[in-house]
Amino acid sequence: MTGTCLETRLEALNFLQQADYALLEELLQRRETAEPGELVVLENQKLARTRVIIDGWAYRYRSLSDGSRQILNFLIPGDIVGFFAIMLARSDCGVEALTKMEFAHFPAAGLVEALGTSPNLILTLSWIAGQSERVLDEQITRLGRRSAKMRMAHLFVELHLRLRRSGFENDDACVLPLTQPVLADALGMSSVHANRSFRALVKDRMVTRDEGNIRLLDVQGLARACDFDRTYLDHSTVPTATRSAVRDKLKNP
Amino acid sequence: MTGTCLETRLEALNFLQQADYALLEELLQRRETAEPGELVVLENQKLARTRVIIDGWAYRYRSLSDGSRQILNFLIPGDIVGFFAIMLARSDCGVEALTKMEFAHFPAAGLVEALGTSPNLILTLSWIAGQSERVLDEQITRLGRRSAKMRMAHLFVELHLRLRRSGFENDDACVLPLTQPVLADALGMSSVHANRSFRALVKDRMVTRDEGNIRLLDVQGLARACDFDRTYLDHSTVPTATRSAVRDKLKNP
DNA sequence: CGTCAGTTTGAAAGTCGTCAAGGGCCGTGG
DNA sequence: CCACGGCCCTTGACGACTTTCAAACTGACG
Repeated sequence: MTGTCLETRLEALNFLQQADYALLEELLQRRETAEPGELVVLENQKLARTRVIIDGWAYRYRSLSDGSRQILNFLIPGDIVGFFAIMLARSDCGVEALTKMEFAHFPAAGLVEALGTSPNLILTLSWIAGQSERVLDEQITRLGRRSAKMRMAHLFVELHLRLRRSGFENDDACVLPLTQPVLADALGMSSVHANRSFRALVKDRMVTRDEGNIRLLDVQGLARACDFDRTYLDHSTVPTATRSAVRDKLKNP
Repeated sequence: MTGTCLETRLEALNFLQQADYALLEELLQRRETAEPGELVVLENQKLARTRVIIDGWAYRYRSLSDGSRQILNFLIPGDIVGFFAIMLARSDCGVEALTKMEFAHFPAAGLVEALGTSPNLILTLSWIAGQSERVLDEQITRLGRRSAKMRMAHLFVELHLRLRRSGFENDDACVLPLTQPVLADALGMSSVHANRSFRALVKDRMVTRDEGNIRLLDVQGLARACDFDRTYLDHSTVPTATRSAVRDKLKNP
């Protein structure tokens, strides 16, 4: 029962064997926690390791020289941070905890080891990494081609669906621990304008504030309002070509 | 002498052995070409394979339901497209050739095979994949936190440095086969505004038009104008932890 | 009870998109 | 050879969207 959310995602793929899960569990043994606002990874930090979010929210961000910053993406339970970090000498973006959180971490050696032991596991983790690249693609599209209000609605729907993908039930997947300044930094707008956009969504009865969180009241409506196309989040099967290549490989190692 | 640009990048890492390069060469044997404007990968295409750009430019893009589109990033010689594609059932972004181009491609089986044969190679290719994720991060930052003129200057500098990283000499790295509508779709602005921003840079004697291409006249000046921080493009060493993990692994397989 | 971070709103200013129109270049077809 | 269409480049005017500045309100916390 380690990293339940990550397992939830992996099980949806229906690709791993029992042994792979055992290996994964071993990789995820070393745990750490962080408090809200804590910097989990510093910008320009030397140390390179991979982390898996067990519980809580964080975000990756990059600071600019003028003092502003851009939030690149949000990290929720089941997400992997810095899967490639083992090959990069230093991180050039920071990770900050948004809530109290728990995460697992393992050093480069663990991954290199796993590379030989379980190609399956590596393939699957890179599947997860591929999913998060899609999320980056969509963040680019949001910032480049949508109005402020639609950007916000779109982000809300994405987070809701990602939470459900990680195993959160409908209602839990409607509570987002985000403040308006954080939304502003993620959506590329001023915090004043984030407020105006948010107010507009409140007026439409799509969302509401709830004890310092944002609660989604009408996900369907939000999705309609921003013309949400969820295909970029739906990747729950492995192409048969890959599946058979792996099967052949396992037979004749 | 296959995929020279990719090799140029890999050699900078100083990590691969002779055998790895041989395996890479084998992977890159199957070649294909494309004409300007040709769709190399269709959106929602089923087929999943990995491609390596040998020569020419392309871009990844996503279409929106309102008919507009967002260019996610540009692909230049030495770049890898869809490294994770083998684990995703379908592509949800398209790839269009910008110039005449040549690329290598290999199916899932090739990668799965290589996974067992040369962990080194896989690590290194994922290093490349990590580099392109940084480029996505920076695209997000450009779109979210920079003005139109600075976005354009910043993209120009990035492309220049990436070209040099792929082995292009100073002068060749200053010619970009981009039209203003393409720039507009990449930088999240209207093509009218792309023109105005471009004109402003021309007036500053930073760039000029040259036979349908854009020529950079003063890369230093562009970098200064947009406060370019190149650390996100500089990752030419492997952390010692990873290096020693791999060495140990090779000793005791 | 004061501080601090987040929220909210108005007004003024700036950036950027849309609409409209004209110019140049090039390949196709008459 | 020339006319035509298509694509890109260019510019002005107007309006929409967004930022900035300023000010006030709220709730959590020490």
